[in-house]
Amino acid sequence: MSRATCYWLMKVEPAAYTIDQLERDRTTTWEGVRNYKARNYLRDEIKVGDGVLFYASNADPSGVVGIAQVVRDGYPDPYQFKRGHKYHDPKSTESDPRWYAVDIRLVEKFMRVVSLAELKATRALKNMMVTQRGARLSIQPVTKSEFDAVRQMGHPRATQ
DNA sequence: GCCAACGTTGGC
DNA sequence: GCCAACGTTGGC
Repeated sequence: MSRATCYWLMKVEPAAYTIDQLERDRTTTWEGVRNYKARNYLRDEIKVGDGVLFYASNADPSGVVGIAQVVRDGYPDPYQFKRGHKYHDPKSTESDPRWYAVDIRLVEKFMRVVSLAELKATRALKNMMVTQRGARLSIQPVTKSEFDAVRQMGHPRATQ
């Protein structure tokens, strides 16, 4: 039996990847995460079926732009072994990989950006990690109620 | 193991 | 572009 669905927020800068690209790709590998806390989530906690808030950081405005779903559990990030690649890590070995990735699939692109300012102004989201000062972690756990609230904010017409 | 220096993130 | 926050590195 699998555990209950968990929810996550994953950040990416538009210069690196966008939800429009995910729309075209349908599925993508969430690779290049080089932070140990985020790595632990990828390796140990993020599972197939989990919900993902796709967050565009360093954007105008920054915010959640859609929903994705995990379609492959954590596995060693292939780029850590690619010499010359910007994600190459010479200290990582195939037998003891340091970095992990998951695969995600687009579920829906929001009709509008749910901006960080809006998230911060929403009382129900006052404890959400991304609204806290200095929350730089690129993968963050999200509660179901936070996930549902943000999803509704992205689809104002659909919930009328 | 401490901690200063340095690098990165990311909002503004 | 600035800079606060935070993570990592490396000398000791």
